[in-house]
Amino acid sequence: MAKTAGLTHAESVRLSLENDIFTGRLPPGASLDEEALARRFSVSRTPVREAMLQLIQSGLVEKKPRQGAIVTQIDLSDMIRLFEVMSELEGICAKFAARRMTPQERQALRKLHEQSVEAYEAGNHDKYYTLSRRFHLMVIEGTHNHELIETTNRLGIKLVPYRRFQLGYPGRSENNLRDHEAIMEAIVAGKFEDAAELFRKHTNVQGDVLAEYIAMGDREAKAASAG
Amino acid sequence: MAKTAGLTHAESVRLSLENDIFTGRLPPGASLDEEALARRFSVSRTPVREAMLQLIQSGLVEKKPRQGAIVTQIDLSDMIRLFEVMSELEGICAKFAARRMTPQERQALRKLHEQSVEAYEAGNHDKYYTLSRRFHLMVIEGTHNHELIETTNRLGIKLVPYRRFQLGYPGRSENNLRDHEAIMEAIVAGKFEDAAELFRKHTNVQGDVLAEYIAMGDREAKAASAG
DNA sequence: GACATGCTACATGTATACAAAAGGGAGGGT
DNA sequence: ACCCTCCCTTTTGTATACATGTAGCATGTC
Repeated sequence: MAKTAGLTHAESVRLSLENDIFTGRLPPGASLDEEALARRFSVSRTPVREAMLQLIQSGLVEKKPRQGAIVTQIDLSDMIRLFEVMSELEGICAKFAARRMTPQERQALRKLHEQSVEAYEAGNHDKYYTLSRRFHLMVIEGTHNHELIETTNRLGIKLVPYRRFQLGYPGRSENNLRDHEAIMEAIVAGKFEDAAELFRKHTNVQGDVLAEYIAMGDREAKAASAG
Repeated sequence: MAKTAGLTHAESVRLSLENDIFTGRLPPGASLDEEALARRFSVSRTPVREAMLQLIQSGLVEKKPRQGAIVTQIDLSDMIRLFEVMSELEGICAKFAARRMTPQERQALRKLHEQSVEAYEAGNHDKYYTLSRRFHLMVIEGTHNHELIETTNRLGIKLVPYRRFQLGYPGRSENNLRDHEAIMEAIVAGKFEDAAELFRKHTNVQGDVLAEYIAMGDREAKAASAG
């Protein structure tokens, strides 16, 4: 909640809201009232409005015609489509990363992977999760293509509010780790075609896991509204 | 220039500016002053500001720290990177389109292509260009994946201000037409792998043409600043 | 003459007040 | 009893006035 390190009010409001959405403090579907937010942050509607506009453009928030805005809800078919694109994009990223990463970057990727193995073996799930995410980011940035990085991340942030539900799926971590290992080796070795295909499939599976979760939620929602 | 068909001022300002940028009336590098724009559209700074924010997020406009904003300039390396991503994305689009287009959509794609052949043979370059662009859009939308469509188009609009320079390159249209023909046949036949590869290469070549143009401009700019 | 310091002017960001459109409810009419 | 209309309320968008910080310039001092 603490902010203002040379940021404008609009920026700090946006960052704060983004954070609330990412952490689930503002869950999908939560409504956002301009005035309420203005009060909460002790600013006027102007910077709140500006922040909301940006959140809307980023896709994290949707504007409902006459009832304020709400945190974007992703249903099953949206989720499937999102991962359809995401897996292709990350595949492409892996391809370029395998071609372009500097030797230092390749080494760093290996190191990062080794750290996640350690975290996994130590049973430190939170740390493992964090490192695993960072692995993806490192590959994305390894493309050395700003447009690709931005495009991929823009999609990625839409998924953040949902990612935490990936945790705790039994057996996921093992498979995840194996995937990363293979991807890392392919990238380090410069086998760009392998890297692309491995990463694409890897992200696809991740998507399936999340889709399963969402499908579960959808069923529950349907049951609730039917009851 | 006149609008307001139920649009807010912010929206019509944004649309107007977008249009000016697309058509080259506001060329890359042109500076945009909030107050001047407010006067031009007879509105206050507030909606102009809102419009600018959106243009900045879309990447069409860049904010220069203390000298207003300018229409984004794309240099050679940016252009290369943009097309690197664009060709991959359009390749993916072709893949999904080849799998998912309805029979009606496939037929429409063939028809569209035939129309561009006609326009080409009639020597109607403007029409040919328009139809050729529409061909791309039809493939993109044929994916039936909103996220992919949006992602691809978001990149695409950054290129719009530059596309008109593709015109008038001798021999481009023939090759272009041949490419489209092959892509169309692959998509209609559902040969998704072929479609993907053909479209990817096609867009890559388009990028090379544009990159050549930009490189030319860069050289001139360098010569001018050196002289 | 050069550097530092303060002033000016502008760009940027913010607050507040105002206007307009849209929905819902209440009251009246059929 | 039901519907229609009008008004009121709430939300959204806009204008305007104000605050703030920075850059460039000028002025003064060393």
